[in-house]
Amino acid sequence: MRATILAVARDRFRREGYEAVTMRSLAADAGVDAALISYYFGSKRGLFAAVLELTLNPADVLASLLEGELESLPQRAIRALVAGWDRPETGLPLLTAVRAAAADPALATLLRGGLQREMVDRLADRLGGADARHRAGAFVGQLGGLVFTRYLLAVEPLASMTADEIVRTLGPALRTTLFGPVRRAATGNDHARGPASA
Amino acid sequence: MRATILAVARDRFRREGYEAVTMRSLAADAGVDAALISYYFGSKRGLFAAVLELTLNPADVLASLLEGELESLPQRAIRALVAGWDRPETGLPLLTAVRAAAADPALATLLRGGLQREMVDRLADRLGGADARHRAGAFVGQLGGLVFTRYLLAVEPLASMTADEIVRTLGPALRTTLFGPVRRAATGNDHARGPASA
DNA sequence: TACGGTAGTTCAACCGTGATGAATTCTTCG
DNA sequence: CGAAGAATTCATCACGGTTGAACTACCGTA
Repeated sequence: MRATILAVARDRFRREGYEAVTMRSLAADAGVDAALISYYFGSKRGLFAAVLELTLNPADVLASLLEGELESLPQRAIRALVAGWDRPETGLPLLTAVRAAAADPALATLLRGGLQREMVDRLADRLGGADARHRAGAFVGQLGGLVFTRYLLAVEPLASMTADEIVRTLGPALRTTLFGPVRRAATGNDHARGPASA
Repeated sequence: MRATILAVARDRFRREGYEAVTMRSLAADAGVDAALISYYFGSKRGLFAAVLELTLNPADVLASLLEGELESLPQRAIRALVAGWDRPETGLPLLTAVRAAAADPALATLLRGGLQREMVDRLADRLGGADARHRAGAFVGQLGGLVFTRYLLAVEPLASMTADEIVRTLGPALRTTLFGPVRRAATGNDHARGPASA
């Protein structure tokens, strides 16, 4: 039954968010008494955390991003992020996760740890140099800003810009964060315009 | 009594957050029956919204930022933001506001509207040019990222960087967002290093 | 085969939450 | 004074997560 509860919970959490899903209704959905959830997961939050650990494993996406050439990381990162968050199947769970983390310090700690370990530290290693960690932090912070304003708050115009437009407006800034304001040796696509468009 | 309730609520919300403050305890604090809160504000959320409107008026800060010269806006914006959010008296209420907005769509709408009207639109006007609105959106998004990662999640290293360090690492990126990757005509402090430091 | 223990599962109840509607007091003004 | 209406309280509701006791099912062992 444990697995059933977990599966049902995953589905409903991602669809309806944390607060909207009640333990009783969840139990009913899984054909089980509500107390059983507490028995297995300790609390509603425990259940949610279990669902998170099950769902939240985009570490491999990150890895593949860092394997590519550093010069194009900004565009690739933006594209991957937007792709992941725009698709409801993957975006909704991420969104509810972040929402919950914003409200619950314990979950925030979980998310924070993940971000530091899987993103900041790795990127800093890859970057190297004196203030690598600072630059990596700023990079992650800027991507976090995208999540925050575009997906969590849906502030215009960011909320309805296309991936290309975001790459065009935010890409250069990310590049500056990684490599500094000075243009590197010309690489040929210095302007990093997205694929053909007006 | 309305004013008393509002005052007590403001204090406790900023200190303990939205969920932790219960209507009964709040009523007791204000020397009033809990039902009176509903009578005046309709609901707990209504009360919170009232508190928000009372508290959240940093529109003037924004205005003064936009009045200064555009070239130095990035540094000044970062400094103002960090100053406001680092001081507990002003930072805590902002934080609980954002937290609540992350959880509650209605409050998110409120915040979103404010950000668009008071920040994006104004900045876009000041910037001018073809994609002014896009650049303004990205600018606000990057500042939002600072709020999100440094204050909401407290991701390192951003969480413990000094204002100077943030200006150094994030400033150039913001400048790129506003003016593009090409350096403008030399202004004398091209590197925008913060005040004397290592 | 009977026994005992342990994991799985349900049941009933607890307590705290926000909300509501009727009942009461307090003001105010004709 | 005496209504009218606002302000305030009281009692109560429905619903949330959680808990402890009870019941069941299984599995190894004497």
